[in-house]
Amino acid sequence: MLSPKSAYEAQGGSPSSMQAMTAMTTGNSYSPSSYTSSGYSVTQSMTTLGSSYSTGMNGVGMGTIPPSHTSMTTMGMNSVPGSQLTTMSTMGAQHPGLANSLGVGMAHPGQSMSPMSMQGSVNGVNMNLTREDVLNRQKQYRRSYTHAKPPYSYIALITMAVQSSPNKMVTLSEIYQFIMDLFPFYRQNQQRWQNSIRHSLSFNDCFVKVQRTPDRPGKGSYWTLHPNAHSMFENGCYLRRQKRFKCERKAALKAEQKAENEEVLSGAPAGQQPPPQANTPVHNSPTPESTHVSSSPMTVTTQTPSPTLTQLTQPKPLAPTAVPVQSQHPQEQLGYPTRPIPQTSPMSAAMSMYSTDHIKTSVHPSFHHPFSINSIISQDHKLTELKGYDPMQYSGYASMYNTNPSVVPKQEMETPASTEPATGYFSGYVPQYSTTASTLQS
DNA sequence: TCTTGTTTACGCCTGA
DNA sequence: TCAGGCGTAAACAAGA
Repeated sequence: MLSPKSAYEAQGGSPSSMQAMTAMTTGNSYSPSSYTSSGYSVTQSMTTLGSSYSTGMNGVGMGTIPPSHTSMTTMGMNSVPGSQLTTMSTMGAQHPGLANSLGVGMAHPGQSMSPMSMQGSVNGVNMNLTREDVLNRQKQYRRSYTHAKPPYSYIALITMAVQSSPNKMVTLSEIYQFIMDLFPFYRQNQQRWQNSIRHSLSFNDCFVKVQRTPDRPGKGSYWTLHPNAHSMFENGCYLRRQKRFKCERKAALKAEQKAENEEVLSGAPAGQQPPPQANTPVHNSPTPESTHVSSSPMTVTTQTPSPTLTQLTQPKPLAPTAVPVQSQHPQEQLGYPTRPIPQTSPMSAAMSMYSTDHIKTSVHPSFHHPFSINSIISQDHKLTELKGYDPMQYSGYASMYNTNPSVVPKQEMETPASTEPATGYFSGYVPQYSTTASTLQS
């Protein structure tokens, strides 16, 4: 039986190709033996490198790829014990933001993602498959494309949901829906994981609750990411985090309040110990000023330091300095400046959402973790860079979903963008905000 | 009543 | 071995 975290799946590109893949994970042990593939008979091997990216693979996570073998769009999916495996391509997620932007098999409306659709013309490459080949692969497809647990933590899933939202904030129900759309695994046992989602939202400082506006009535609040929480997933890897995000101020206030409570209970003077200070995780850049979401929904007041816990966690009447920010980016609502980022397409916008390459990359500036969206999408390009392969010839799913040359490795993305309009399957998705996670790191 | 949100507790896993 | 991240369960409160 496979351990829940051991099975891993990758999706092959060219149906007729066999390939070996050396993938890396950070802190996740996907044993080679359980690292399987589906969709087609793709032979793979996987090397778990832990956090040491020192294999001379340029951080791409692609190892030996024999000539004539296609590139691969990788999306890790855990298995559940005794379960079969699945790939993203079967999930039929139609979330306009993330799902499509992932380029991992999200069927564009109207386009089938059956193996048949992978035949014939992938970026103009004629697969020349016989009917028998197609039928065999369809059988294999049906056998192996099932619903396995993704390797992403709930925090990661929530983060994805938030990031995929045009407004960068989502309701709880939207988070549920996003996850279920994207990962069929979560269409089962909803009570279990949804409880965990709620727990994650409340427990983790990286998620900030935003009150609704009167003009947007409904149940529940919106949730967004803490402005300093965008670097939780190092190297853009949405697997297990290296460090948990903690809001220092909030933690300090909690500690303070706890001390006060203890004081009340014990009668001893409190505050004899300094509140937790700023040497908490490196993710947390010092917050210049406190912020809190006003009770006047979608408004934020910025304040000078020393907020109380209540100020951080509870609504407050609109301060004179508060400005309505209803149409602003949530990060701006939280008092953090944002700046527009040149984006050439919705795809690149989505990519940049998931890119955490702005985070210090201890390995190489161009490093993309194989579990990062960038790596998932741009492995074809990486291959081209590394091996001199022709991406048009060895294109994987990533290239199937985007014909825009702006979908390029990060270092290219960060260059001033052209004004070329979005093309391909993503042209219908226009993020409301051009600000991305990377812009929030100041 | 159901959903949303908070909190606590516990166990497993992983890396230091 | 230990600390921390994570998943899960459960109890409870508040609001629609």
